[in-house]
Amino acid sequence: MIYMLEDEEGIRNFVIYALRSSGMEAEGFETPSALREAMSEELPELLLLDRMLPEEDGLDVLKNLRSAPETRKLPVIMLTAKGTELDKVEGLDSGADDYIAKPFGTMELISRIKALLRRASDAPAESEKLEAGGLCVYPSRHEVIADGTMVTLTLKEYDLLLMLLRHQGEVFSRESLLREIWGYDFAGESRTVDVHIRTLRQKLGSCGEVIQTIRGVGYKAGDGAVD
Amino acid sequence: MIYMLEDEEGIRNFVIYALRSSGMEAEGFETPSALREAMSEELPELLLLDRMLPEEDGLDVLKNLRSAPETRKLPVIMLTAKGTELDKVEGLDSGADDYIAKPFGTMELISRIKALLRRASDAPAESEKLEAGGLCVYPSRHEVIADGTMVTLTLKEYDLLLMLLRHQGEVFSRESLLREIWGYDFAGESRTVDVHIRTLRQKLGSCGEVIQTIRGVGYKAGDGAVD
DNA sequence: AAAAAATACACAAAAAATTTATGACGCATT
DNA sequence: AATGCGTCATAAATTTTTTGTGTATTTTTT
Repeated sequence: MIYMLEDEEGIRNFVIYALRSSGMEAEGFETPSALREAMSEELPELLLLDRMLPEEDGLDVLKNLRSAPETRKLPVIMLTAKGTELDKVEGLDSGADDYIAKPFGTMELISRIKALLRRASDAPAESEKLEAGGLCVYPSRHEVIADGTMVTLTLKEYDLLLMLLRHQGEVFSRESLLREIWGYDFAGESRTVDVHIRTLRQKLGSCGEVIQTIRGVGYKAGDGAVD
Repeated sequence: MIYMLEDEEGIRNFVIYALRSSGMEAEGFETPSALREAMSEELPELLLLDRMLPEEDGLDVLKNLRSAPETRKLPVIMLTAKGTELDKVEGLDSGADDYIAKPFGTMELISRIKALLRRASDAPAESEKLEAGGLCVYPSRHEVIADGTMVTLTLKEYDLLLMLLRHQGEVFSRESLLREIWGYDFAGESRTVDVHIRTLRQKLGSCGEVIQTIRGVGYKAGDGAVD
């Protein structure tokens, strides 16, 4: 179970929905007191904590948690507004286990949550490797091999490919890709996705075919025919 | 197995995680009594000991250890707050085998632990030698040869190079480099890394190309081809 | 069923935004 | 005084987004 303390309803709903879609149990709270009440009932495995809250600073909430024995070890990810402390690497002194800058995409959120849960449970880091068609992606190296040759992708191209490959066969609408990768408050056109898909296919050469267009719906990646 | 006695939760988690990531078994303890209890079960190969503890001084803990026959020779690294010159002397005098000033980076921590374990087990110093491109780094000599000529690097430059070369092909974000090399509570800008990368590349001359910039992600070192 | 209209997508190139490299400065240490 | 280090402002490089157009595909109309 994952708890989230965030005063903005939009973001809260977005995150809770994203987490549940990823198969996690999640519950959101608007105020520190609501969170505290819930925590007295059931402790979450991980807490997402907004740094800026109207009444009480997120750091204070965190401090309180750290001073109570039952929540001392609770994994906490702090959500901070971009620009504020983003450039600064906050010390671990403040007690958060990780930080995410707003606005974040689902992809980043999920991967950080998983990373922290993994860390907390003392499991070894998985060195992922994704394959499809003649494609091979090494996340830790940020490298993509297409038909034996290495191709250089920009960040968005890379993220798109990763997203599609991690869910092979699944179709993603442009909107959901925007939310996953660009973040919840991206204001641009959905055609932006098209453009990146195009450059991505181009760079992948013949392997670009693993990315299929589902007309009227979106895109998906897959080795072979499914339907 | 490595034990650590440290009252601050954040630092303890950070260290334990770092050690386990490096393939060592590690366990952290918050209080001297918790440590003692564990030590009565199993003796560690090495102990990381915080100098400043709320209840009992780290030095006293150490003295006790040294006075007991089964822990007399236990390798101990003392963790001391930065700046206090006295700690250095006292720490070594009182029987610590090494000391590390807080805040330390993962790199320094690991290398000192390994050094001490090596010393304690009386094994010969491993003469590591890292190569990539026309580059050659001899950690034991703290020497770097680029294209046949020796170059003099400053500490940060050297650490950066070592870090990257020890994990060739792997991408490091600026944040993780700061944590590894600068220490866990470095509060500066992540751009600082850029600057050192620049001077490093400069000094390496044509070999500087082994350090690649992964736009939007970080840096990595590598010859090129993967496998 | 064929033609026309409407969509949806691909492609290209310019414009905007972001990220990184560079040069210079100040501070601290030696 | 010299060196190492961190920060800043600015320049350079590259990515990202927008925009315009053409083409394929689907839907609607006849």
